[in-house]
Amino acid sequence: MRSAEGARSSRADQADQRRAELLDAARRVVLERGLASTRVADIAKATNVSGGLIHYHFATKDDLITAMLRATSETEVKRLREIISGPGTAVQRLDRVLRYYIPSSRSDQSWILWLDAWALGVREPHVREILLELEGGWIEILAEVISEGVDKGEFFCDDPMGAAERLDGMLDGLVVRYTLHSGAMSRKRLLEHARIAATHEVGIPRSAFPA
Amino acid sequence: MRSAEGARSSRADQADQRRAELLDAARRVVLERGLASTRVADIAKATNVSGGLIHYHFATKDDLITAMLRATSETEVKRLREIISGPGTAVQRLDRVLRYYIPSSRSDQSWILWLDAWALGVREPHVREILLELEGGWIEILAEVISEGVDKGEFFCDDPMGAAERLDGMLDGLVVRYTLHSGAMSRKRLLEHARIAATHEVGIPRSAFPA
DNA sequence: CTACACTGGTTGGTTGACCAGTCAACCGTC
DNA sequence: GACGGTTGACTGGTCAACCAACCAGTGTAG
Repeated sequence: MRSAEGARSSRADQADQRRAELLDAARRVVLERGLASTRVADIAKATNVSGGLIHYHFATKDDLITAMLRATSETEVKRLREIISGPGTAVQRLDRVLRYYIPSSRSDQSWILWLDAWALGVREPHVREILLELEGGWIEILAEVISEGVDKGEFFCDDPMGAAERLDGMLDGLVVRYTLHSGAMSRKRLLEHARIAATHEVGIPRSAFPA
Repeated sequence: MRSAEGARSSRADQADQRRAELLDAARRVVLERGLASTRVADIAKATNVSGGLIHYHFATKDDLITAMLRATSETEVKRLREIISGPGTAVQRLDRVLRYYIPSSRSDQSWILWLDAWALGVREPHVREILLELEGGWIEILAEVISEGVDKGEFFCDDPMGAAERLDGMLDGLVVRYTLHSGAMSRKRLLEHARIAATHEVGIPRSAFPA
């Protein structure tokens, strides 16, 4: 094995760390410059590392971008799971999920990444697969929360999966609008839309949600 | 003016026609290859025309792409207006609008253009403006149809604009999902989602829509 | 504990492909 | 013969990917 397990930094650890560092830098650079105009050199620069090193850890630029998208997607779904695993009624849980969709502020541009990824996914099956998993994760979690509410007698809904698909779709669409034309819709209005649609879907009055 | 008005083809007409032809070719090529990997030369080739001619009619590639998006968007909204101007009840009109959102078949890839445009719009204010107008057009028309239904006593809705925004958002989101992962949702299910959400929004039973 | 070979990570310069936009010359029509 | 439309070769620049060389640790044998 290895001399003194644990906190020691082996070569493999170093490589993993660098890999993670590159993925992180890639995400930052892509968010800032857009996928189309992100160069390998930009990511290298953002990591204070040579261009060649990128190709040492990732065979091609595509590999790097794909790995970055996959890592981001997985983190996203994991965080979402944590969020619904907390305490509270089904309404509270649902509200937390809705809030997690929505960018936390004007400066939160994280959705830009997925706009780029959607366009890329049209041509790249690998990317499309990642997007399918991400979207599937969202929908699954929404459906779980709704089903739970139905079981507890809080919600009324005879097709939680369908309701989840509609809610997920609406949130995607509205967030695109919010991200692209922030002047056309305030964050407050976006959240209100989400809550209204949710009340329609789970058969409860709007007042069941917090103001 | 011009010698012999009407069907005669003057130089100006010829230029306009070529311009339109180039815009059309640009749309076809972008749909096929994606915005990111569309070269000016590709559009030239698709029109059987030299590369230089493109730059005679459009100063830059950006000009060409922007003009193409604007033309496509305007045509889209115009067609939508025609569609709701026809005869029928408010439910029928609303159903026609919902159907117009949805790609007519698996091979109808027209939405790909807007996925590309969303990604581009993040960085390009000109493009963003076009998208805002397009989306605004859709929402406005939905709101009109809903308001009309309310006036006639067919619908019940105290915020037609809000309902229109939610419906538009949901359709955008679901169509993205349908376009990207056609395996994950059939066209039939997509239309059913649209109708269910619509019934929620305008306060009518699902049976008011055709099967 | 030391000398040495080896491996993995890293560098920075290079290469070959690609592409938007320019330009000088050409053609047809009024 | 002037002008609008058109050509296609050319340029300047950009970028992904490759590569030769370098260096810091690690394991091994004396």
